[in-house]
Amino acid sequence: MPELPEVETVRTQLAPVLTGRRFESVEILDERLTRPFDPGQVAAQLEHEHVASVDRRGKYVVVRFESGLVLLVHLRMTGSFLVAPLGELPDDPHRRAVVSLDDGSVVVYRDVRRFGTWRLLEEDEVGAYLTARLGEEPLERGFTTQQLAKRLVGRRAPVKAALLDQRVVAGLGNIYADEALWHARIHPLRPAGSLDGDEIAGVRTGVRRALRTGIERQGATLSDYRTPNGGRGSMQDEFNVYGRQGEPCPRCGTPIAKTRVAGRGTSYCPACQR
DNA sequence: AGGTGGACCCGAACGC
DNA sequence: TGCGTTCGGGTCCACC
Repeated sequence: MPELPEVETVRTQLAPVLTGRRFESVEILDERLTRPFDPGQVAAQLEHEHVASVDRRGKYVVVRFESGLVLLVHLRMTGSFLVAPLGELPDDPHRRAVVSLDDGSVVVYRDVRRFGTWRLLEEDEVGAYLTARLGEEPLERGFTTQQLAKRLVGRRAPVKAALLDQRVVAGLGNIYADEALWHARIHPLRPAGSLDGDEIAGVRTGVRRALRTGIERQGATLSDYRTPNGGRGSMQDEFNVYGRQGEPCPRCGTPIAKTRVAGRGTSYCPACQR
């Protein structure tokens, strides 16, 4: 499941391939990808566009074109980009879009579960679209303890649920939320509004630490996920709690517990995280 | 208004 | 073996 570190890895690998290039032809093979907009129309709008930059905001890949058009790609659960090798593309039932560039290279988008989305916006719509959905970027200066405290105050939902709310902090998913709370030694079921200043500072630090480690490792590779360059991340080898139920906590040796928070599988150390 | 749970998908894992 | 069932996960939306 691509979260911020996985999306950042995609951005890093895609940027040098796309930046400065022109989209020569675009095929969209799944009408869900651009819903409710017509895939043929979106593909036609993308053709001949010059890529100005490839950015990231939260879990969105943001492709900006010279014309001012902006393509927001959300990979959801199983979306992935692949810089295709030269020659014929192999059969792939999960291929959802193909972009051919003016230098002859080809970028393929695939998505097994078809949750991912491509949303094409005008320049002046992007800010509002993203701020309606996303809070602070956790690795930037604006993500302060004070700012996070403001977002959590009065909330009775479990702190884990709050961290998964993209308007509280942008880019965390199930894996990094669990890892961040483990770093902070906070129980995932603690009501978000019950955390004191020190605890919120700890959550902030834990979030940043988990995400930075994830980016360094080029994200986690679960099942057959691949980065655009065909590589795999190694963050899965660094998990402290996620997917490790029954195994010893790396900090205290207590077996990692698993429960359900806000409908999601949640791993934590029952001894360190009170 | 904030919180919760279902829908959307489909492959993998599981149960019989 | 083969089949049916359950699970999971990000976001949106309906409902409480």
